[in-house]
Amino acid sequence: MRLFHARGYDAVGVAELGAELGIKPPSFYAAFGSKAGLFERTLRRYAAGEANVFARALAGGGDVATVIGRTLALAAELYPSQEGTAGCLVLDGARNSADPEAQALADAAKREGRAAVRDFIAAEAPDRADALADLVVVAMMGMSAAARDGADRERLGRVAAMMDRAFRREMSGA
Amino acid sequence: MRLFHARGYDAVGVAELGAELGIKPPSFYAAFGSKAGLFERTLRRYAAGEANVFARALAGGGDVATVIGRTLALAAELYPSQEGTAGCLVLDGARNSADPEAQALADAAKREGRAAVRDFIAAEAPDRADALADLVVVAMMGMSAAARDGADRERLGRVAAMMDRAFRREMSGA
DNA sequence: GATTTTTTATAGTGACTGCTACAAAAAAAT
DNA sequence: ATTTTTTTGTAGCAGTCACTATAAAAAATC
Repeated sequence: MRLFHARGYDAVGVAELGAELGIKPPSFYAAFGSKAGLFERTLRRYAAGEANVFARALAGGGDVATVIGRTLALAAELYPSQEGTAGCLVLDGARNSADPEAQALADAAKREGRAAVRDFIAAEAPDRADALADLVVVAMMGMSAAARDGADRERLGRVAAMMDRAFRREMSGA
Repeated sequence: MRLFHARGYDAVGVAELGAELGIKPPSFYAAFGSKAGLFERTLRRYAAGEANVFARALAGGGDVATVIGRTLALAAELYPSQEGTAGCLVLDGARNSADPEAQALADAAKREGRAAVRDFIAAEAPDRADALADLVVVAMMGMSAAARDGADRERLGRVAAMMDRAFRREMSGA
């Protein structure tokens, strides 16, 4: 997970993954079936853990604006580089990958995440849920990309706060 | 340019680039020196043309908020997929690349673009130029990523309008 | 028209890619 | 303790990567 997250799907080889896991290629394929098979498991583990900032924000309770604001703040905390990994594995792990399978897996995970946000927003703003979800997703993708380009916690936190205010404004009025 | 833009730096081979240009490898290397050499020229040409949405918005005149709003609107028009290319070549062309040279070239182009936006904003809001530039850059990166994931002009346009309102709000007050 | 210079195509460099055949070693079952 | 099954390491599969040595063709010069 650390390797995929740090360098992206294509840039990490099976030999290196095996070396990190302490196994040789045949054991790797016996365990995971393929490189994409490990990536699928990696994405699942990633989305089931603390990296799922929306799920964590949701657990804190509150109305839609509160949860979304918390989601953005958590992303700003999580995304900056830590031990080489930066940004969101789901959003950027298979970006520019030449492997259609890896792209499809990441795409499915992204759709799942966006659907969760959209459905949650729909409870309070059913007719604007799609547009508001797009705002959140674009903000998260932008923050993930910025983190991968070196943005630190301070800068991302400021952006997250501005995005939070933007969301509240769009949510409440206009 | 089209190939790099559509699939990213690493996913395009020199052989394919040569085939598209109608030349064979030796001529390719005589002309560009290396794959990264062509990428550098590609980035320059890209940033010098209509893809530089900030330069185009700037040419239209107006105050900071007007120009930034126009920049975002132009990005929403340009980024959706056209003949396989989507998003911004500078922002996403070398994302997850394993080639340090390609990364450095794209990084330099990104820094240049951000500096132009930052300096322009600084004329009206010198003490908040960095934070506001981050907001714009994150919005652009997010829109580019969303476009690469299939977002169309309508969805990106809505996001651009919301980002524009967010920028005006942050610019003018509080 | 002969010679020199430039450009190009053929072919292949070593190093990598994801993945696997085979056989040796370890574990489990009889 | 012997046999069977599972797991593992060695080695290498065909393919692709960016890149280049060599030699033939084309262009330019004299």
